[in-house]
Formats: sequence, C-alpha cells, structure tokens
Amino acid sequence: MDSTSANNESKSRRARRKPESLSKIKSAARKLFVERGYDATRPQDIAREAGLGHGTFYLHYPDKRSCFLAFVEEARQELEEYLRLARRPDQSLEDAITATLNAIRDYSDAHPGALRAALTDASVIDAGEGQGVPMVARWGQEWSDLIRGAAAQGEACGTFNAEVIGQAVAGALHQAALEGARSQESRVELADNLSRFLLRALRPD
Amino acid sequence: MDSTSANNESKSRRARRKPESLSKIKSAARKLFVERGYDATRPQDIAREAGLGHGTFYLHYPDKRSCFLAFVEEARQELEEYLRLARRPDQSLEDAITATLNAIRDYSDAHPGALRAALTDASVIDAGEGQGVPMVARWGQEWSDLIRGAAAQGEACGTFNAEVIGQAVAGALHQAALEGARSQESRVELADNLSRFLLRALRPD
Amino acid sequence: MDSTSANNESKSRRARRKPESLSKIKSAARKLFVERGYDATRPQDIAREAGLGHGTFYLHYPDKRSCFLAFVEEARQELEEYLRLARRPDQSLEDAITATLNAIRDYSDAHPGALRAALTDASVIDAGEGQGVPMVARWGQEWSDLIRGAAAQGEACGTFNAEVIGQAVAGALHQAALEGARSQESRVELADNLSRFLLRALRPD
Amino acid sequence: MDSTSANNESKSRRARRKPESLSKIKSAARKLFVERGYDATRPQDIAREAGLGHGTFYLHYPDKRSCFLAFVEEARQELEEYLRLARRPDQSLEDAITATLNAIRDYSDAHPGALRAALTDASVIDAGEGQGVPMVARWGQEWSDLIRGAAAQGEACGTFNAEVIGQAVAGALHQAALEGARSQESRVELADNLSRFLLRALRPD
DNA sequence: TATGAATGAGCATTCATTCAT
DNA sequence: CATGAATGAATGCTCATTCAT
Repeated sequence: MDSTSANNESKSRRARRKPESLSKIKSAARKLFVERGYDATRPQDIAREAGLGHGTFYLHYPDKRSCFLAFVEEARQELEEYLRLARRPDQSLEDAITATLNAIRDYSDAHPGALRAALTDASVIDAGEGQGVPMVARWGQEWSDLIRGAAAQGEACGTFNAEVIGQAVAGALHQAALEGARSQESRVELADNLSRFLLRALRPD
Repeated sequence: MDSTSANNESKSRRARRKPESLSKIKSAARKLFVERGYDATRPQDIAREAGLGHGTFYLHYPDKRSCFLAFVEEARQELEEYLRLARRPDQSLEDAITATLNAIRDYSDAHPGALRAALTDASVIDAGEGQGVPMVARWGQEWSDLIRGAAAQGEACGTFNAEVIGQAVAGALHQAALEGARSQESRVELADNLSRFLLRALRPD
Repeated sequence: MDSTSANNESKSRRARRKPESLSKIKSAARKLFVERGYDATRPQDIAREAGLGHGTFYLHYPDKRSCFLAFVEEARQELEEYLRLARRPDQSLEDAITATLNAIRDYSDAHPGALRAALTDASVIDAGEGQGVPMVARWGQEWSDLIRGAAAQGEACGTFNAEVIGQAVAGALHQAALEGARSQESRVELADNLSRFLLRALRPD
Repeated sequence: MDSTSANNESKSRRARRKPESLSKIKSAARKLFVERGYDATRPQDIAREAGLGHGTFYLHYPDKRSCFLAFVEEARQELEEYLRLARRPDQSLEDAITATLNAIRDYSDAHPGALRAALTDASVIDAGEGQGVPMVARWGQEWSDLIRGAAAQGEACGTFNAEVIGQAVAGALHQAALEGARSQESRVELADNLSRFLLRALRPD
C-alpha cells in the first residue's frame, strides 16, 4: 500500500514534472517576447525567468525560433477561441463584424502586447523567404469566406472579389485596432465606426 | 586655362569619388535589406556587394542601423513622390482612391520588396520603445485628413470619426495591396474592387 | 550513504569546474600579461593558453580590462603579503629597510616580471583620468607613515616632510630594485648599499 | 628679376614648406600624446589637429610609433638642456642636487604633462622585450657618474656602489617630483627636503 | 529530468596605413 | 608636397547551443 501509493505519487509527480517545467518555460518566454521582442530575448533569459537551468529550455524546444513560433501559434489559437466564442453561425453580417471587433479588443485587453509581439516579430523571424502565411493574411482569408457566405445569403453585395475584399477588411480592422489601442480610442467609438464603415461597404445594393 | 579646367576636373573627380562610393553602398544596402532583411545583412556584405572594402561602409554611415534607417526613409520619400504625382487637389474621392492604389502598385512594381522590407524591419529596429510613428500609421493620418476634407465638401459621409476611419482605410489598402501583389492579383481587379469598396463605405448618405 | 556521498562528490566536482577554469584563465592571463603586456594580449589568447574556448573568458570577467585589473590587484596583494611577513612592529628602521628590500627582491624572484607588468600597464589602462593611486605612490604613503613613526620614536630625523621623503624612499627602492634585477646585481650588494644609503639619510642628527 | 625672385621665393617657400608642415605635425602630436596618451591618439587626429591631410603625417613619419618615439626623444633632449644649463662643472654636490631638482621642476612647469606622457607610454610602446634603456634608468646612470665623480673628489661617501645608488637617487627624484606635482607640494619644500635627504645620504663620513 | 559550464562561429566596429590624384 | 577616400586585418565581445554530470 505504502509502496504503491508512493510509487504512484512519484510516478505521477514525475509525469507531471515535464509539463510543469514546460509551462513555466512557456509563460516565461511569452512574458519576455512580449516585453522585449524576439531579438532581445535569449533562451537563457527565458530559462532564468522560469526559475530553471538553461539546458532545460532545450528539453522542450529544439531552438529559440521554435519557442517563438509556438508562442505565436498559441496566441493565434487563443484569439481564434475568442472569435469562435463570439460568432454564431446564424449571425447577421453586422453582428459578425461587431462580435469580431469586440473579440479582438477583449483579447488585447486580456493579453496586452501579445498580438503586437506575435505580429511584429513573426515576419522578421523568417525574413527572406521561407515564411508561411502571415497572421493578418490568414484573417483575410477567413473574412473572404465570411463575405462569400454572406453574399450567397444575399446579406452582402455580390459583385466583390471576395479574396481582395477579405484582405482589405482584415487590414482595416488590424490597423484601426492597433492605432486605436495606441491613441486610447474608446472601444465603443472604435467598434461603432468600424462596423458602420464595413457594413456600408458590404451591404447589398 | 587648360590647367585650370584640368585642375577643376581632377578636383571634382576626386570630390566625386566619395559620393560615388556612397551611392554604391546605398544601392547595395537596399538590395540586401530587401533580399535578406535587416538581421541577415552584415555591413561587410553590403560593402562587398558594392565592390568596396568594408571599412568604406563606415565612411558613410556611423553604423548598420543608420544605414537601414536611411534606406527606410529613402523608400518612404520615393513612395511619397509617387503619391504626390498621382494626386490632384481637385480630385474626387473616387479618383483619389484610384490614384493612391495605382501609385502604391506602381511603386511596388518598380521596387519589388522595398515596401515590405522597409515596413517589416522598421519596427524591429528600435525594438522596445524609441520608435517614431510607423509608416502605415502616417498614411492613416493622411487619409484622416482626406476624409475630413471630403466630408466637409459633402463628398463623404460626415458621421465617421475621421481618425479611426483613416487608419482603417490605410490598413485596408496596405493589406490588400500587399496580398494582391503576392497572389498576382490583376491590378485592375484590385483597384476596381478596392475603390468600389471604399467609395460605398464613405459615400454620403 | 554511498549515494549521498557520491551525490556530494559529483555536486562538488561540478561546482568545482567553474573555479577550476577561472584559475586556469587567471594564470594564463597573468602569464601573457607579463610576457606580452596588456595591449598585445587578447582575451582569445588567454583562453587558448588556458586550454579553454574564448567564450569561457567572459564567464569569469566582464571584459579584458577587468581581467587585467584583477591581475594587478592580485600582484599587489601578493607583494603586500611578502612585505607583511617581513616586517615586525618593533623592528628598527634599519631592519625595516632591509626587510622591505628583501621582500621586494624575493617577490621579484618568485614572480619574475609580474611587478613590472602590473606597474607598467596599470597606468595605461585608464589612460586619461579615472585612475586610482598608482602602486608606487601607495608604497610612498606607507613609507611616509613609517618615517613619521620612526621620527616620533627618535629613530629618524624629525625635520623632514614625511610625505615628500616617503615618496622619495619608495621611488629609490623601486628603481634600484628594478634596475638591480635587470643588471643581475647581487641582492646582498643591493640590500647593503640601499639600507646604508637610506639610513644615513634618515638617521637622527 | 621677377622670375628670379619668384623662383627664389617659390623655392625657399617650397623648401620651408616641408619643415613647416613637419613642425605643425610635431606640435600637434605632442599636444595629443600629452592630453590623451599614445593609444587614444590616431595619426588622423594628429594631422587634423595640425590642419593637414591624413596622408601628410606619413610624409614625415613612417608610422605612429616613430612619431611617438620622436616626441619622447625630443622631450628627453629638452629636459637634458634644462639640466645642462643648470649644472656647472665645478658645482658642489649640494648645488648639483638643487640645480637638478629645479631643472626638473622648471621643465615640468614649462611643459606640463610632457614628462609623464613620455615616461608612461614609452615603456608600453615596445612592451614585451625590444625596449631600449628606459628614461629613468638613463638618469640613474648619469647620477652614477656624478656620484662616482663626487666620491673621487672626496665630496661624497666612497663606500657606495655607484651604480646602485645612482639608480636609487634617480628613482627618489622621479617619484618625489611626480607625486609632488600631483599633490601640489611647494617646489621649495620639495627641493629643500630632497636635497637635504640626498646630501645626508651621500656626504662623506 | 535537469543543470549550467563550456563553446566558438559570428558580429559590428576601428584604425594604421596606402596610393591615386 | 599634399590629400583624404579607400582598405581590411584585427579586436573585443555575444549568444544560441551542447553535453558531461
């Protein structure tokens, strides 16, 4: 009994240990990438911030780059979750726009700087060529789908090239949100203006 | 007489040497910053690309950073010139939009990658804080002014917050132009869609 | 039990690694600073001489300068120890002089060139201003104290300005010892002459 | 006539020109070596200080080192001249000592920092080995001669090893003068103490 | 699993010197 | 004689990564 429970305990503790140190590394990395940016953050700093030895970092990530990309992906998924929760399949275009704006703003409030860090450095990381689809462009694709769908339902003007306009919408939201945050624009003002702007542009004739 | 002119010539030839090497450095730097990005470009590479010794680099720029910022500024001014040439004071909003789209596209065609490089790395360069107003945000301010003006003339809807919408327009153009270039979208398709999109959004009720 | 001791041992062995490399770096640095001087010694050379990678150098010293200053300080303390051991509180002035001469000579024999290197480059290191009190001047101050004390005891002429004469004595010893070592003068000859010289100068009327 | 005089003039001007630029370089070098030290002074700085092009420096000196050594030699000769003027062949030892002290002090007042710069960096310049006899050691040799002479005349104690004591005297003077200048000791106090000190030490039994 | 000492490729920058003009 | 643009070897230092313990 004693031995069994001790065994279980040590086993489960050991099993939990790696994830524990991983999550410490993860949040330390996130904190520093957000605060200092990619270049100014050394694996060593991350490990120290996590209260672990330098070597431990490489137990969880093959290199610094992977760690950063994991952070970016995590941020992307978190935001996606915010968006997922805000959207309803039967939502009108207007509601979809408002919900999206709120979701982005909510996320930014909950994780200040995360979006900026992820978006800014992500493109630098694989400067040159390699590069997957940038985050904003992915949102653009989602908007393309949304717009295509809305057009099919008669909720949006059908004469647009959805690819082009999807990217435009994503760019408009991104830039307005970024500068809005910087200039301390009220979120209601922001959401109201942007949704009116987009609805006027997209509504059927 | 002869001697004087010879003197002048040799003097001016010598005097021209430094500017010549500067322009070689400049274009080599531009080429490499565009191709490889800031981090992957060493002063040494720039000098070698220019066919010069790497000490020469430091004859013209105090450090790598300055060289990059000079490139960014140059690109900014070039684009500004394209925009300046495209716009007319008495232009309708529609014409202004079309002209702007064309100017950006023309510039991108003439200097492929330059905009991307300047916009991407510029924010990384002074990672942390220093940072002046990013390029896209400046365009946003110009659009704010344009929209305010158009609203005053009754050419644009007057119920928008011009600051917010100016940034949104700049973001929409930037993102659509960027992705449009990447996906080889036809420039006519792009310009047509975007100008319709923006005009619908902005037109007076 | 076994495991505990093994644990301690391995722990302490690991812990000892850094100090071991430090002492390797230290003596390599000392060797090269003495042989080649400050300027001609690169951190890389020191590390190589120590049989270590050159990154290791910076594990122990923040920069080359610090490493050199540490060497100077070490030499100073070593010599001070030689002097401390040679002197007795109740020593006559004659004995103090002889003891000092012997201590300097012993140190120079044990660490050939160290004094010269430490004294020579030390002043160059903080060229311009920063500079603390040079080593010889510090000895001068000690001699000032010694002379003041001896004068108070009636063992030395009381009409001297102790500051001035203290510096003179230190300079005389330093220069005579330095040249004596270089010209292979017998240490007995040196000590005999200098102590007679100084005693004649200092003895009470 | 015109042509002759013009010829002469241009000839003599030309002939004078090199020495002119040489002396400009010389004093510029001296100024900077004294102010900043050897390492912190670039040939370029010297030329600029002299109001000449960089290349001109190398018209007069094969390299920076030579220029510095020329400065050191110049300072040495200047000081020697001060000493030569102060000394008389039939001078008593006491007078010789006083005269020497005054000469050193006069020189230091006339050329502040020059002695220090020449003495300090001179040893660093050929750190390692090459090195001729250092300046202080040369003075020591002169003192050896002086003392030997005085002993032969019965003016100084004859039982000293003149080599050893010559160096000691030179060291005493050098160090006392150096620190005396630093601590703003009055020159009279300095000269009085040192000459008494040395005379007591050297006087015949 | 965790550690942190050790590593060395790589970087930005300097500066004594040359040489075409 | 004078110039100063050009040079590139050399330097001090950083940091992502490895590996023995």
